[in-house]
Formats: sequence, structure tokens, C-alpha cells
Amino acid sequence: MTTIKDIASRVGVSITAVSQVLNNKEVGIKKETKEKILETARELDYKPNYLARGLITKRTKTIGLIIPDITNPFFPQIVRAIEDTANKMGYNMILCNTDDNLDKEQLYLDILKEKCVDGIIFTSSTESTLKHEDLLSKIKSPLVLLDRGITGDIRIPKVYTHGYNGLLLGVNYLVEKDHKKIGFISGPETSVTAKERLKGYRSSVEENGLETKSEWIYYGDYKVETGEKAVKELLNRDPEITAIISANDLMAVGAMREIKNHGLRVPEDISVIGFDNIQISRFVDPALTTIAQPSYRMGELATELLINQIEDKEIPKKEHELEPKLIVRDSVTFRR
Amino acid sequence: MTTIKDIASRVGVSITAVSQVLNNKEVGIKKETKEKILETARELDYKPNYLARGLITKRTKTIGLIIPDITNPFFPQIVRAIEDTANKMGYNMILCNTDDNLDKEQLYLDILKEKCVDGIIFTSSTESTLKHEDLLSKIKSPLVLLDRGITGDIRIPKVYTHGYNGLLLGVNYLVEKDHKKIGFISGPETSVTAKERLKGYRSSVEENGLETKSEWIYYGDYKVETGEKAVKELLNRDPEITAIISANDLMAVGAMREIKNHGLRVPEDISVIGFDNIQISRFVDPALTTIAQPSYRMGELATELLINQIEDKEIPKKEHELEPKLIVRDSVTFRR
DNA sequence: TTGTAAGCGTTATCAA
DNA sequence: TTGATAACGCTTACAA
Repeated sequence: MTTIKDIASRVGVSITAVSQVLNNKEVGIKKETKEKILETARELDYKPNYLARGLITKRTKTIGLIIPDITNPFFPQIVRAIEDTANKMGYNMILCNTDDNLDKEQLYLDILKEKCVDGIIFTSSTESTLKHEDLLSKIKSPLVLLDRGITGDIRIPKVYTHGYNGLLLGVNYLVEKDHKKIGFISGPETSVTAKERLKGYRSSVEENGLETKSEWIYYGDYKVETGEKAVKELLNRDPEITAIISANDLMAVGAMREIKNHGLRVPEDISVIGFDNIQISRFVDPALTTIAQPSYRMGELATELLINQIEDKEIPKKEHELEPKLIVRDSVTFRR
Repeated sequence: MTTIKDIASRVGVSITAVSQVLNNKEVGIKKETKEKILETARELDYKPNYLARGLITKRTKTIGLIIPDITNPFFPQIVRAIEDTANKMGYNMILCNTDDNLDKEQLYLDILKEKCVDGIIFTSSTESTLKHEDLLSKIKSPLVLLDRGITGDIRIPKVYTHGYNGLLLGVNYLVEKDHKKIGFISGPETSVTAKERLKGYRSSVEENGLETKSEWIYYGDYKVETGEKAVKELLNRDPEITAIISANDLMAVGAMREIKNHGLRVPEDISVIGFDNIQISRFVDPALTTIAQPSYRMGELATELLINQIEDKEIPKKEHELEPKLIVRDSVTFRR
């Protein structure tokens, strides 16, 4: 590796001159020397050493991203958006998977600090909001919370999709199609986002003047298999349900499978709506009607907020609630 | 941030002593002082600064991962495996998406070097093997090539799935089911892996004493839409085809859709086999029979090879060709 | 217009 | 047993 020292001695100037020129910060350097420096740098294929630079500037141009699991099809879009945006703004991204495990979150938070990342985008585990506040309050570096809302501390910028409105969209659409008994496969009772969606479901059902029985609600964990279990259970509790909304697509996919297993058809016998609009939802049969989160935009926005924060630019507001959108495909039809 | 200096002055020893103790390299330090140092470090919540450490040790405990696109469902599994394994071995991972764009590959290679990563796992673009050799020969840091084979330079360790054998598995299975006219949706003609799979298709069809017409082969680009186009084209060229193998699952999914659009049934009219075993393949209808790549193992192995290389451990061999496996689901049946 | 020197937080060498 | 001190590659205040 060539260093500025090499260039300096080669050109016959001080390292200061070289440093200044290479950073476009020359106060007064002759054009001639400047060009000689630039040329020699190219010749020697000079690459600045970010470690050395970071040690003094306190900037590494690297951000950390903590998510539960890149294997969860909800995340690739977001991660891609974050990496794209970071790259565009001159940053790189260290990826960390926590499996929603608090210890791993703690571990990564520590490591990222040791590695001197300039900021962190954090998608917290679904549980124990309280412990998180504790955990995050210790972080000094810029931070943006993504997707999984953490209630409480308003000082940290947050980006998420308006789950309440999302369910409104879904329920209203089903009501238009004359459905009256609508089941709901919820996320975990402990999750903030899940609660939000559940609230949206309940309110919009009631606003439409329909019944809302607690036996129509099943608490799941966002996994495909759980969607299957949910349908078994819901249909057992009340065989007259004609539509089911799921708090995420994965469970909706499971639900559709189980409905078919029951010898029923989607959507003719039971209509299904998902949430997220992951890639898979386009390819199941029938294609899944779903409430889309603007994933790419979420990642992009989170990154912009983080980097603006890092670079001391103003942040207009802390809470960024993006609007979901209903994607109509083929898994919903009029009540039989 | 507390530094070893802080600890040293607090305890009343030299920074040397602190550094040694914290790194478990004490040659001769009294147990007493050692414990005092450790305790103070904990008290002050000391975290080592990797920039400073790296500057002198030439190690950052960070690796780079360059892939085309995390949004391609083939990659999340691999990326997860790499991150898991790296983390287990004390490393973190910087993720880079290149979109198979040579300029971006070059850019990231440079950046990763500047950031002083200890090594790089690289999944190259499908094209221009030649330019790559040029590109990679300049890299001095440890390197492992993943998935997309780069022919030529044998000095760089490679990890990939035996595509030839994969197609053998698929074709033989179709032959067992009495299929005689088997279409093939290939990857791009320029891609090394695609060529390998195509060769496997051709050889095994011939070995089974069947015909292999070039009109049964369609060259695609691994995308869903291309699978649709491929079926249109193939069925147009020869309506008697009773089975189709696709060089990846995404195109197989597209193929299945288009077959249905044609008013034909999968598998009763046309059987379909994919390649990769991405998550989606389980959820399409019928569930896709496919040739699985051991994705997790590939990521794990690549990471082990890289880190062993970094840490100067012996690498037994350079080429690591993993065996594919046929996953039988519901998209293949006996010829009608 | 240019150079000297201090300092960032570590590790490593050698002397005490 | 322990501690000065140099060094890593860079930026930056200040001096010339």
C-alpha cells in the first residue's frame, strides 16, 4: 500500500501538501505541484487508509444495520434500499442478524461501537420494549429506528408503515365485497406493530357496523406454519368466516394452503388478504391481495435520516409514518 | 469513550500494562494489578477502538461481501450463512450490491480495500470472465469466489455447486417418469455456471438415449418474466414437449404461470423442474420440484475458507464443488 | 506557498 | 514485573 508519505517523498513535498491536495483542501498550493501530486497518486495507485483517517476525523463512513433476519423475505428490499442509499451518500453498511435475540442485539450494538460506525439503523425485536429503551439509551451514536416501533423515547427518529391505516384499507375492501365475518391472524401480542394492526382491524370492522368477536382473532408469530394453524383453529371456532386478513404475507400464504387442504377454495369460499407485499405474494396461486408496505422507501428514508443526522444536517421531524397501499390481486372475491 | 489511557491513569499503571492485560498477553503482571485493571475497565465500560488497533495490527476483523443483488431470493440464505459464520469467528461483514455491473464491482473492490477489510467474498457478474481476471489480479487481500465460477486462475479458492450433476439428477428423474421431450430454459450463454448446467442437461439427455434438439433450449436471464417468454417460445417451437427444466427457480415459476395461461396443467400436461430451491419454490402451486443448492453450506464454507486464509491457516484445496440434491415436490408426474 | 509537529488510540519493542 | 517510547497513516493547527 502506498501512503501519502510515499507520494510526498517522490514528489519532493511535505505530507501536508499531499494530504491537502488529495482532500481538495489546498489553501495555497501551486497548480503545478498540485498536479504533480495528483499524478503521482494515480501512478502509485494511492488509496487513502480509512483507519488512519477515521482515527483523527472520528468518521468511518460506515453505518451499521441491525435486523432480525435477512432470510425473512420482508427484509431484502429494505436492506437493498439502505445499501443503495448509503452508497450513494458515500457510506458502507455492516449487516447484523439478531434473530430477535436481545443478547445478540446487545452484542452487535457493542461491536458496532467498537468498529466506530458513524450511525446505526436498528430494527428491534418484537418483545420487551422496556429493555430496549435501556439498551438504546446507552448508545451515543446517531440512530434510526426502523419498522418495529419502539414506543416511548421520542428523541430517536423512527420510520415505519401506518399499520392502522393498512388494516383499514384491507377491511374496507372486504366489506365492499360484502364480507361480514372477517377473521384476523395477528402478530404476537407483545409486538407494537402487531398491536397497531390489530387495533386497525378492530376499529375498521366496528366502524363498518360489523361484529368483532374475539374468537375471530388468532395470535401468531409471522411464520407460514402459523398461518396454517391459524386457519385450522379459526375455522374450528367459527366455520362461517368468509374472509381472513393476516398481519403478514407469510402467514397469509400458510392460511391459503390450509384453506385448500380443507377442501375449500380461495377466494370463492374464503377470501384472503395479506400484509407486506413480499415477493412471494405475487407467485402464490391465486396471487395474494395484500397491503403493501413501501419497503424500498422505508430503507431509503431511514438511511437519509441517519446520514443527515451524522452530518449534522437538520432533521425536520422524528416520526416518519409511511402510508400503506392495497395491492389488489386474486385472493379476494364477493362473499359466496 | 474511555481509552486505555484513562484506565492507566485511574489505576496508576502504564498503558502498556493495560493493553497487555486487556489482550491477555501479560508476560509478567501481578495478579493484583491485573484484576484492578480489569475491574476499572468494566467500571468505565471500556471498549477497544478497532481503528487504532487495526492501524497497527493490520487487521480489522471485518470482511467484505460482494454480490449482485440481495433482492434476488437466491442470496439471503447465503448472506445469512456468511454473516453467521463470520460472527462466530469474530468478524463482521460489509455488504455490497453490484447489480452485475463491472464498474460497481471495481468501485466496491477499491472501497473495501480502503476500509482495510481483511478479506473479500466475491460473487462475480455473469459476464466477461476476462475482465475479471484483470480486476482480481490486482487484489492483494484474501479472496474467495462464490457461486459464479470464474474459470482460469486457480490460485483463488472457489465455492460452488456442481451444476452438471444437478442437471443429471433432474433429467434422470424426468426420464424415470417416462418423459422423452425435455425442454431446457438455460441461463445466459456467457455465464460459466449456465454453461455448466446446459452441458449437464445435454449430456444426461444423450446418455439416456434421448434426442436433444437445439430448438428445445431457450436462453434466458434468470428472471420470472423470462420463464414465461421461454414457455411461449418453446411450446411454439414444439408443442410436444412434456417436461421443462429451468436453470433457476425464478424462471421455473414463470414457466409454470405461462403453462397455466396456455390452458395446460402442471404437472399433468407439462412437468417442471427448477434449480436453486429458493423459498418461493415451496409456496407456488403446485409446489416446485427442484434441484437444491446447499446455499447455507456454501456461505458457511466460503467464510471458513476466507477466514482461514486470513489467519494463515492451511487451506487443503482450492476448488470446493458441493453436491446438489433433488427436492421432490409436486410439479412432476408421469408423462401423459 | 509550503513545511513542522502534534495527536488520534492502539500495539510492540526494548530497557529498567 | 513494569514503563517509556516508537510506530501505524492520516489530518490539522500553526509556523516559516
